[in-house]
Amino acid sequence: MKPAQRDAERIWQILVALVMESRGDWRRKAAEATGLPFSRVRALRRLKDQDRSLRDLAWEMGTDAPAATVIINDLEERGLVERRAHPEDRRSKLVSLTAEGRKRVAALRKITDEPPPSLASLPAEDLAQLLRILERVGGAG
Amino acid sequence: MKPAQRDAERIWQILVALVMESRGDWRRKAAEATGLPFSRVRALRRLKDQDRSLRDLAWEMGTDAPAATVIINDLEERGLVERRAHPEDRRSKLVSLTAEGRKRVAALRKITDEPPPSLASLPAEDLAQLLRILERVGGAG
DNA sequence: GGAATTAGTTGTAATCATACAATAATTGTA
DNA sequence: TACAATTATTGTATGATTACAACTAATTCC
Repeated sequence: MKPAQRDAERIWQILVALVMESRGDWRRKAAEATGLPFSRVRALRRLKDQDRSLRDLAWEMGTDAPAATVIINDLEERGLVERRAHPEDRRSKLVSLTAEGRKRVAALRKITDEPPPSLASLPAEDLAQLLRILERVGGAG
Repeated sequence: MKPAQRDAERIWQILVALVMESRGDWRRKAAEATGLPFSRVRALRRLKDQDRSLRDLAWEMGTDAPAATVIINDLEERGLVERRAHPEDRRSKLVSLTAEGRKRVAALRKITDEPPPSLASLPAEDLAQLLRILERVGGAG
C-alpha cells in the first residue's frame, strides 16, 4: 500500500471518529434546512459538481438502482433535478440539478454547528492550512 | 470574530458534511459489526464512558423519551445494558453497559471504512499535511 | 440474427426511525 | 393538601430506508 493511501485511511478514521463523537445531529439539520429527507440531500449533493447516471448515483450512495429511481423520481417531482438522455447510451439517463436544486444545496451552507474544542483550539496556521486543503475536497459547498 | 475561529467553523462545516454524507457505509458497517440497528449503536456509544438516565440519553440523541424507552428495552432484552434506580430520584432510571455491551462497543473499532474519493485523491503532500495536523486533534484511537 | 448483459422502472415487503397522545409514579411548590 | 411539572412507559401512526423480484428497452457479443 502506498503511503498516501495509508495517510488517507488514517485521516478518514480520525475524521469519522471526530464527527461521530460530536453531538450535533447534522442529518436532522440538513433535512430541516432543505425540507427534504436525508437520502434526497445526499443525492443532491452528489449532483452539485457533475451530472451523473442513475447507475453511478446508486453505486456512489451504496444502494441499488431501484432506490436511485425512487429518489430521483421524488427530486424530479419537486423540480430539483432533471433527467435527460445520455448522449452515447440511450439506455442510460443523466441527472442534473435545476436552478432550484442548486438553491437547496446552497442552503446546506447555512447550517450552524459548533466545531469541537479539539479542533477549534488548533493554532491559526494549522487551521488556515486545513481550510486550504479541505476546500479542495469539496465538502459543504 | 477572529479569522481563526471563522476558519474553524468553516472547516467543521466541511468535515461534518463530508463525513455525514459518506456515512451511509459506516452506518451499515457499524450495524453489521455489532448485529444491532444503528439507533442502538448510537445509544451504546453514549453509555461507554458514563451511565445516563433515559431522559439524558433521549436529549443527547435528539429524540424523545418514548424512543429512548424502546431502544433501552431492546438493548436490555439483548443483555447489553442494565437499568437501575436513580439514587436521588425514584422517577428516574440509570442505564449502564453490561460486560457484553462493552464488547459490542469495542467491535466498532474494527470497522474499516474507505475514505471517499474526493479525499483519497488529494496530492500526497496535502494528505501528509492533513494527517500531521489532524493527529494533534486526536480522534480515532 | 439470437443470446446474454446492462440501465432503468415498477411494485412489494420488511425493517427502522420518528413523532405524538395518554397514563402512572414521583417530585417540587403554592 | 392540592396542583403543576418531571420521568418513564405503553400504544399508535407515519415516514424513511433498504432489499428483492419482475419487467421493458437498449446495447454488446458471438
